[in-house]
Amino acid sequence: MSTKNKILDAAESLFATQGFNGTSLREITSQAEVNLAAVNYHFGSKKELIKSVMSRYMNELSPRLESALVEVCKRDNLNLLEVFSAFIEPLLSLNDFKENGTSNFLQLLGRGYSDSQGFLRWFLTTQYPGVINNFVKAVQKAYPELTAEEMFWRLHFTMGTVVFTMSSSDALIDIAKSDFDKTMDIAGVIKKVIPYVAAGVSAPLL
Amino acid sequence: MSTKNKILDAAESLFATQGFNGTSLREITSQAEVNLAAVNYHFGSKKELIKSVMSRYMNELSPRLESALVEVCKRDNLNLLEVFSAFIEPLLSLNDFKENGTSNFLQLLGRGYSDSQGFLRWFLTTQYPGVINNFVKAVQKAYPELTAEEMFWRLHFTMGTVVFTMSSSDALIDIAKSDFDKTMDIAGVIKKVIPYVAAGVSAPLL
DNA sequence: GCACAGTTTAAACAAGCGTTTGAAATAACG
DNA sequence: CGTTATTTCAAACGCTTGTTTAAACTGTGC
Repeated sequence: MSTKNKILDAAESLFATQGFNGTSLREITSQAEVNLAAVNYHFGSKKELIKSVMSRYMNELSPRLESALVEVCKRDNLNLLEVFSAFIEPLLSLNDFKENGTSNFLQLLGRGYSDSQGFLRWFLTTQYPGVINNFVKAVQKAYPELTAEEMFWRLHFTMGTVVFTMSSSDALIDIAKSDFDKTMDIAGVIKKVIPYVAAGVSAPLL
Repeated sequence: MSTKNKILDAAESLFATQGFNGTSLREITSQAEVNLAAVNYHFGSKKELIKSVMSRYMNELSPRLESALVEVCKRDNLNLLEVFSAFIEPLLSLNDFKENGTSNFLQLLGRGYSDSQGFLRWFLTTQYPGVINNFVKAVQKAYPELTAEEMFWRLHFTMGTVVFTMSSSDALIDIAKSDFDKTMDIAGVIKKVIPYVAAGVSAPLL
């Protein structure tokens, strides 16, 4: 395993559980068992390391997500639950790509939107606009009465729901176990949140 | 204006816009025009300062919120849109309590859930359980078929929606202005998010 | 075997952080 | 006024952070 990949793996799991600002380069290089200076040698800076960790997942996920959305868009009588359900399989496929891939990626996404004053938000929306465009197209077909402005708001609410849920999913899974004796994993959380956001976006216009 | 209040005011606005970890005591005392050591003299530590900033709002808000929820609970044929709408007036009343009070408080709440590994979450849920209990009671009356477990998940999704939306509300308001030429304020955002979360929690059980 | 590029290493750097100190300034009170 | 008690202040402390340095090591091609 190359030094570069050792760093990426260690950074990924630490970033997911502690956030970007909450994880120091010394923690990362120590867990990766490489020298501290290796991060700046191979990636240039911490910011570039964060981008690299995210890109590794986005390059894997975004084509699958795009084709799943294109596919669902072909259906007749499309509803929003079907649109949002299109995310499930591509997301869960990240578990084949890497252990805990789905969970790690979604948590990273959550961190990216709360930590570091939103530079990751800019990075993702400018680097991977295809996913967003296809998603908007599908929502439009499933709910044509929704104005562009209302869709803007509701998609951001949805982003918030998912991102917040995933960045605190460990705590939520623990509570579900202790309070309701239900053993949950990240796939279970996704299946719980999909009907919620679908209903939210489907809400009648006032 | 006392030194203590100068610090609280400066800390409040800086925490709201930059987060807790993203704001240093030197920034706070510089904006408050007091000495750096004043924070530790008056509050003991940064952590205690954070608690004080939040308590100032919670002590103002929680009784209003509780009585609004008790009031709405008395209605017949209660639906979830009514339950969530009960939050609007108490939240907006924070603008009388302090300039930008509503916006600041909701953003602080958002920060509290993402920053600082959730110690604020613990603080709020243990210090102000009355609000949560009354809220759960109202939701239960409006949607009796909802199991305790499903309610747990959906209320956390709702928390995520609100918290994320509010911590990024400045950016969202800017986008709404530039993309749709709609001038928004925090009250407008609240009125957009209420139907969304009401529909989400109202989603049919699978 | 030598030279050269690529990589790893220990050490230091400069800057920022929250907190503590002890003396100076101010306020309160008999 | 004089004597406490409270509050302010500049300075420093100890620690952590991301980044840089320059020397040592590794491997590949000539």
